[in-house]
Amino acid sequence: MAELKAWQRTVTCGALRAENAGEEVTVAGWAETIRDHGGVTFIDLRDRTGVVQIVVDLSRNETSEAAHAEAQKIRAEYCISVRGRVVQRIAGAENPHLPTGSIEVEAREIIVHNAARPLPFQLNEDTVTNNEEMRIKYRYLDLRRPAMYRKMWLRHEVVRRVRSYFYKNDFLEIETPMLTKSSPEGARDYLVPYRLEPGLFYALPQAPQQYKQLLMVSGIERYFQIAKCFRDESQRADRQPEFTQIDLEMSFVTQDDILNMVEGLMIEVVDGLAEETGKTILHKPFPRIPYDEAMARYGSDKPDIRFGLELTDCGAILENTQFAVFQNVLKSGGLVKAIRYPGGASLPRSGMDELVNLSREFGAKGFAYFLVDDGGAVTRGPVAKFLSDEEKAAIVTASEAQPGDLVGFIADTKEMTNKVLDRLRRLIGDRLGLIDKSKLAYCWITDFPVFAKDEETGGWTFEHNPFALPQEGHLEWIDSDPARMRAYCYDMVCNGYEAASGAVRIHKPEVQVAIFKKMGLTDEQIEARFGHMLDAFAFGAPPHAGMAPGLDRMVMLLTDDENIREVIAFPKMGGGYDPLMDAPATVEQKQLDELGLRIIEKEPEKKQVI
RNA sequence: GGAGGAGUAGCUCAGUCGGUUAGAGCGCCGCCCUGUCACGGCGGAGGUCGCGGGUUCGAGCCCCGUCUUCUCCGCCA
Repeated sequence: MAELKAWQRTVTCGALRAENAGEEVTVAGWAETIRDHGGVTFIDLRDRTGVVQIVVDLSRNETSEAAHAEAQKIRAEYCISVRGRVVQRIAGAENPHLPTGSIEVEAREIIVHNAARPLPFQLNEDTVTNNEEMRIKYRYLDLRRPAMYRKMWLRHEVVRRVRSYFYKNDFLEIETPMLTKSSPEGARDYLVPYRLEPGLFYALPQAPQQYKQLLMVSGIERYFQIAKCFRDESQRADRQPEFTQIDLEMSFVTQDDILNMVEGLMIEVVDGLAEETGKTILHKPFPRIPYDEAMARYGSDKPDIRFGLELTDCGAILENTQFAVFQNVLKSGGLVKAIRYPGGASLPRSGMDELVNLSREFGAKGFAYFLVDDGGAVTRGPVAKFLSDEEKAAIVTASEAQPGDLVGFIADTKEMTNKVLDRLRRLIGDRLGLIDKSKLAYCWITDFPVFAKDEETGGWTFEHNPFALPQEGHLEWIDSDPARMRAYCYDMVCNGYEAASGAVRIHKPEVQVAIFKKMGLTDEQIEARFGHMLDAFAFGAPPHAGMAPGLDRMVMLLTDDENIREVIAFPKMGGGYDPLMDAPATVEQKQLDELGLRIIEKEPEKKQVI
């Protein structure tokens, strides 16, 4: 340990400047590059604060023979310490690209703490072009890149500011269990077998939802937690099997109180880091858009409002249209909606065909369109001849289409029309460069429906979550018109991502039971799954509401990444595989025996005989 | 579960119409080099073209199957 102490660094690499010239220092870090000129050797030494140039020069400096010999051995990513003097670089040898570029450290002594094998990939290469499995398998190396360190630092800084905000606002930070109970709704659970009674299982929490509501019953009043959540569902670029939520809940508050509290949080954190991230918030206060309006204007409940290109519902205009395709869709309760493609009239034929093909790929039956001529009239495009002049003029006006624009139509079921136009809208916005990447366009989507039709069973399921409080008076419609019911339920959306989700909760047992029953649960099922919640509500549960912004996506937006794995220290790959730890993995037979588990081998897939 | 892209040297990639010994850059190894900072120069090693089968005189390239991976759809209270 004496040696370790003797070689302890006195200063960080990135901190050295011209005014440090003459100082005796010890620096420590990793050799980033080595440039050996025979007589003189330069080593770029990197620690987390930056890079400083080490000069090993036997003839001119105080470099010891031993140090010179040691320097010959050093290769990329060796971990070393260097003792020496900070000196001004000789004239003309300064490096203006380096903050420490005006000085260098003349090495008197060097110690190699640890050699490094040749690396599986080079750290100075662009991270995104590297094989991701390799990056994750050797994540400890990948994280040595300054760009990755910066992401970890930024994430830390977000968390620090989140905590500071909630402490300031009198929230209590409380942890909730990781070993809990499976709830059959929602996502697939990760299960943990219970040793003492084989056949019983814990589940890892999909969210601390029930616990935080119980904390409100406990009178905590203001709770938050940086909470790990687990969902065994298919992966996406913005999803991981385990992820982190900024979970909060408050008692005796209204929906507005929660929205304002979270909006304040986002503004404080994002604005506070604006200098670091280059990201600014586009709209303050965040626009509040009711769900129905969001679906009408954008075809999505998570619209990217960094750009316009809002959709136009042509139902009223085409009420008496002679065009059979549109007529039939409207008669059968579907939607005909239009989107303008600015300048789209000058697309090559192949570009227009592509829109048709994409629409089909997205699930629509087709993509009809017409082109707006220079004079504003509509004479070209496949549907131009099927629509009357009045209809075309009204659509041009309603969609605010300009001469030279293409106006496209999707006519399908309500769901399909919106889904396809949402994707086309984002595609066109991206292609035309309408998106300002430096902006974070937050908005609130409010007034979600309570129920959604379950396509599989034909029954009713919850649109958002089963604990959301129906709005005042809406419970009356639970039998007559459940689709009409709206909840005090809200999402925070940013740049087309769902950034947070929450609701005013039901705190009366009888209301909760009514909702569960509408979802088709029997008394027995309700008791078994949610008996503890209903019990708790029966002991003076306060009105309460909450929300849960996703931390990973938030950081991802701040670092300008399109992949959540970039901002997670040790992420998993698709399928939940972790190549670093090689998890999941088999366990000892003894462990299985203890748990009373027997593995049933997967049946081999039926091979096709040629 | 489905669709599409990718898989060639340690890494990033090229490889034409199916044709001789599969290439480049970086990295690695050796030698040289006193002011570089993507140092430079000379030389060298390094390949189960993901895997299995097929077509063919001949397959990195064509066909079938399969695995891995990325993106998307389904899924994600």
